[in-house]
Amino acid sequence: MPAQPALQRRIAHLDMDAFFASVELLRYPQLRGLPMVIGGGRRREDEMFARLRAAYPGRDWGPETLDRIPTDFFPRLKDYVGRGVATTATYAARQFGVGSAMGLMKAARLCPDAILLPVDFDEVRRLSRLFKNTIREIAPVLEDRGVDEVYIDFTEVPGGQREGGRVLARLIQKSIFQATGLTCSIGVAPNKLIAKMASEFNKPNGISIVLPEDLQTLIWPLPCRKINGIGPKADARLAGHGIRTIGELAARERSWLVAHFGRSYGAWLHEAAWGRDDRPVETESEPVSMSRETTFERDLHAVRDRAELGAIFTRLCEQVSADLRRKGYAGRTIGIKITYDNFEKVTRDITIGEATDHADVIRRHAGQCLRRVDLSRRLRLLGVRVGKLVKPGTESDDGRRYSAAASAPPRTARDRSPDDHTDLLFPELG
DNA sequence: TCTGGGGTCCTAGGACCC
DNA sequence: TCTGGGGTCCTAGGACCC
Repeated sequence: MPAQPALQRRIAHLDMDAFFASVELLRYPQLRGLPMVIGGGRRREDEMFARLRAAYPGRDWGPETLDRIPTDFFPRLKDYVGRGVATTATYAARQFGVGSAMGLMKAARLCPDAILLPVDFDEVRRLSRLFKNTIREIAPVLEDRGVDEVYIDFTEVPGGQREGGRVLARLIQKSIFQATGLTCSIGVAPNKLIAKMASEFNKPNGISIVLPEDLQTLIWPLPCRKINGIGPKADARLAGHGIRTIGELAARERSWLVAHFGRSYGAWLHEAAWGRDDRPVETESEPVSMSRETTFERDLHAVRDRAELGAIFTRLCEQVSADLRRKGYAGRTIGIKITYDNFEKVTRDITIGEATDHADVIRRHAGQCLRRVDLSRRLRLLGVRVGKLVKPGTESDDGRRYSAAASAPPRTARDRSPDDHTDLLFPELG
C-alpha cells in the first residue's frame, strides 16, 4: 500500500456572534445597531402590546407585527430591578463597557438606555440545533461546547486543507447564514487551543487562519488570559511573577513552572505557551452531573423564611428529578450548594447505594446534607445536585445494575452543626 | 444597587482494604 | 506492635468555562 502523505491537523473553533442578542434581532430587526443587553427576567410582550394599542388605537398589534414595534416601546436597562446578569451584549452596547456576566445594575449605570430583553431559550435551542446540524452536513466531526460554540475537525474533510482551512470555513459561514440568518466567527489552527484563540481575532463574522509557524507572531504577543484554561486566579499569579504575555510564559523553563504551579498545571502551562495540544475533537460525551440552583430575590433565613425556603427547596429537587427523567439518567450522589449573603459558598453531598431519579428521595438526602451546614446565616442561593450518573437499566462502569427506584439509605447521625435549624425547616427529618 | 445558572475537572485528606 | 505502600472511594473546595 502506498504511504499516504501525512495530513496536517486542521482544527476549527466556531462561535456564534453575540448569539442570544442576534436571535432577538431575527425577531426584531428594527433593533439592529442599537445597544442591547440580553438577560434578566421574563418577556413582557403583552405589556408592550397593551401600551402600543393605547398609543396607536385602531392598529392591530400582535405576534405578526413584531418587526413594526417602534424602538422606544422596548424595555430599557435603567428600568430593571433585580439580581440578574447580562448574558450577551450587542457590539453597540459593548462600546459603553457593558459585557457578559456583568450585573444588570452595573450595566444600567454604564448604558441606561440600552434595550433589555430576556433570553428566549426555546428559540436559542432551536437555532443552536439548526446551526450545528448545518455544520455536520459539511464536516461531521463536531464537538459541542455549549449553545453557541463548537470545535470542528477539518483534517479529513474534502477541501479542509485548502488555504489552511479558509475555504471550508467560508463555506460553513455561508451555509449557517443561509440556514439561520446568523453570523459566526471561525478560527482554524493546528489544534483546539490555538483555534479557540484564533476565532477571537476577527469578530464579528470573521475567519482567522493560524499555521504552526505563526506561533511567535500571532500567539506570543497575546496576554496569558487568552489561553483557555488560564482564568483570573492563574493570570494574577503569573502577573505576580512578571509574566503577562504568552511569549513571556513560553520563555520560562518547564521546571520553573512546575515548581511554582504544580506538576500537572505547570507542565500544561508550558505546553500551552508553546502552542502544543493534541486533544481530539470529541463527538460524544456523557453528562457527569445535573443540578438546579436559584438566587433568591432577597436573602432568606432558614428560620424566618422557613416556608418560602422549604417550597423553593422542594421545587429544586423536583426540577432536578424531571431533568434526570427527561434525559434518562439517575444518580448516586446527592448534594446541596449554598451561597451565604457574603458570597461564601459551601457544598455537602452524600453517596447512596442505588441511583435515583425520584424527587422525594433526592429531597430526603439533600435535606440530610442541609443539616450539616450553618443555617443561622442569611442565604443568597440554594442549589441541588445529582452526580455519579448512570443510565437506568444499563450496565454501569463497575458492572452493577442500577434501578431508578432507590431505597432509602441508612440514616446516619452525621455531625450536626451547632446552629442546626433544619428541624424548623424540615420537621419531617426530626 | 456588584457578582446568574449550568457544567467539568483537579486536588487533597481520610477511610478502608490488601 | 510498628512501619509502609498501593489502590479505590468518598467528601469538600476551588478554578475555570459557556
